[in-house]
Amino acid sequence: MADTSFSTRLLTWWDRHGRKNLPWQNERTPYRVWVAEIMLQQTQVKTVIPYFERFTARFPDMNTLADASVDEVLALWSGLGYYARARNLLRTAKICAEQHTGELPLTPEALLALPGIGESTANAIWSQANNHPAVVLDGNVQRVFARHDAIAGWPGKSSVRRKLWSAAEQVLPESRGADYTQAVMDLGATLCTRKNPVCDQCPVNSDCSSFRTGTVEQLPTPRPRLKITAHSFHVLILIDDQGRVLLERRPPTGIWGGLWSLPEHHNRQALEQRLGVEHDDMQSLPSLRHQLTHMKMTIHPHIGPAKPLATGVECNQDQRWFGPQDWSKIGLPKPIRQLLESHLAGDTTMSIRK
DNA sequence: AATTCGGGGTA
DNA sequence: TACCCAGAATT
Repeated sequence: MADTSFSTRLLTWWDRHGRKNLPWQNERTPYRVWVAEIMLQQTQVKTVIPYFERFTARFPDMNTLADASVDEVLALWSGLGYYARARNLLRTAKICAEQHTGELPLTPEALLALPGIGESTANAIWSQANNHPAVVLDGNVQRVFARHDAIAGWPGKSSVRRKLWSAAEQVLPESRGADYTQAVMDLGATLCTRKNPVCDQCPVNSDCSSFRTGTVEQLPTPRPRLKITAHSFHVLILIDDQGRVLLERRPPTGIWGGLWSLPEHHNRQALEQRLGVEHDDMQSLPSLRHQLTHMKMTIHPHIGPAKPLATGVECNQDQRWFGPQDWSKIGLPKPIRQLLESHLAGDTTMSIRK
């Protein structure tokens, strides 16, 4: 068997052991593959599945999605992270609805031109839609070829990424592009894993350089240490006489871009002054910590009544009152959603206002 | 070419 | 805790 090609051995293995019942596989339409590919960027399959089910149930096709509001799309994305993906998804849907009669354009170049679709994702969609082999280079595939061809260096570096792309390109099959894309990703996800890889079951171990030299566990090279910055800020939970909470829309760039969140500032006094509330009316809640990949934040919440008549707080496009029943309809940052739901589940009027 | 975007899975 | 996950856009 070792004299058959890499792709033949891989496909034979995949036919017997590959994953074939993932939600985006049983009805493998370009639309569903696209939604799945975007959700799966930097996000594990297990995490994505419930989000994918909810999202495609609400938006079963391109035109339905194109007509959605950004708030509803972000609501269904809430908790998944990397919210630019959701905004780009909606942008792409609108482009497809207006310029491509509600369909994804199925060429690599046209896909690459759409927001949120890079080289790897374009090829992943294209290969699965057209069954034409193409290089896909997600984290799984990077690991497979870093080991197979003993390519050292962190794959996040462009020089390393070019080598990996070339290695992947050289072993593409001539046919069965859709299955091959699944197969090479499945190999990385199920056998060629980061820790404890199952090399003795690997269909391509006979030509794997790092397996031969016993360096599988050393590759791929880990990313350089991130310096995790600490951020601390205050948020206000202002409740009006109807039990609604004041939320502000965050700017489209930066963390939690486009989501609704509580009024926030690193300086409590400045925050209270901006919102026009009395310091003594506010009751501090326990601080909560939220850890992200590149920062750890400490949130200091303060809760109290709003004074609609005395404050200059107006309702506008970026600042509105939302009741508990509205929170599921908008995108909220994970810790903010948890904060609201844990302290304000149900009726909020009685426990806060005196 | 390096940095910035979330949140969670896993050992 | 450390590291990574079906990466792309921005700086």
